[in-house]
Amino acid sequence: MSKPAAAETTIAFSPHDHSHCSGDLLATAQTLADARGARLTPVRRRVLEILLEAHRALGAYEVLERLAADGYGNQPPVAYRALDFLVEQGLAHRIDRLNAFMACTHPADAHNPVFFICRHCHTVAEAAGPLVRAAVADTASGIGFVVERLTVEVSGLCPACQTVAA
Amino acid sequence: MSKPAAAETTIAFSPHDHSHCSGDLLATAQTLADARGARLTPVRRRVLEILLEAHRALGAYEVLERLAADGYGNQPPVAYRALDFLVEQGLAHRIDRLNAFMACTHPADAHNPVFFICRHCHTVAEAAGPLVRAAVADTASGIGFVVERLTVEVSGLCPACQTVAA
DNA sequence: TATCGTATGTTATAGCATAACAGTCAAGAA
DNA sequence: TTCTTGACTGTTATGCTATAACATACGATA
Repeated sequence: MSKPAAAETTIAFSPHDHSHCSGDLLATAQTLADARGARLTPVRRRVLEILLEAHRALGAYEVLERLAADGYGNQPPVAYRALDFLVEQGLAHRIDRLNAFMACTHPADAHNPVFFICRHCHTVAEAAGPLVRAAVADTASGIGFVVERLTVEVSGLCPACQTVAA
Repeated sequence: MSKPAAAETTIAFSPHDHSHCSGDLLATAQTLADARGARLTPVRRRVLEILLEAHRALGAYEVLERLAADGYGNQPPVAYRALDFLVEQGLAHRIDRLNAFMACTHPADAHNPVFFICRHCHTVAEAAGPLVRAAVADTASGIGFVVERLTVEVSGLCPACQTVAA
């Protein structure tokens, strides 16, 4: 009854009901946080909303602007602390290539996702990529390296931008 | 007659004759640059030497300090321009996770290598990781994404540090 | 109510990166 | 030779990213 997994994990590159992104994921985030005894406070919740609304990767200072506009503190640590919390809880991800953050699109799953970054429209899609993790694990065990964190960031062109961009 | 590929690609985690790293790789770099009509000028060559000598990832400002000590310009663009050149030529890599740069250990090969970063000793090993690239290509083609660049950075513990570190 | 831990707010500063312009120099054209 | 051009290097100035350190607020609990 469900779509193929690949399509679900790359919802960002497909048309979809945007309001569901925010609403459902916010509710899921609250549930997850409660279950873990982590506190999804107003600032933290608002930062997650901001990321969900943006629907792309945002720099910490972009988040901060929006926070400040809502009456929260307007100094960098306010944004960074909330973002760090969300990343620790797996509710958001940091994209190293972009020095930016985005909401996680499937926070309930354990993951080290693969990010596909379109250089034309700047949309970032998150995919589960179990094959990639397995391949890394394989290479790592070959050299006796113990993997703790894994960053996989792919840049290129998303389907929609291939006809438009160079 | 040669060692297994895995061992060669992770020379950084094994004892080895350090002077060869610099000498051989500098010569290779010169050859490659000549063949491409790219100019390995004194500053650029010195930056590559600095990276080879450090044998770890260096921040641009660390490179700059050493350059300045040798009488080259001591403003950031001097270091960044040389580093950018080396990265473009495949003679060095940028490690996004660390905001740092390191010499490429096998510049003659085409690659989007996998980096293994030890959180304890900060050594960075570069591995070819063809399986990882294949897995990413597979995931990408499943969603119609055209891959242009690929960043794979793994952090954890290298063999030597597993007994020492937590 | 006193204390403690967690979270937020604020100040100040550190670290990373680049735009814009000026000067140098070698190679080829006039 | 002289001029022009293009690539490289040097310098100034600035902007973006991130965190240390300290102050304040507030709820939970002893």
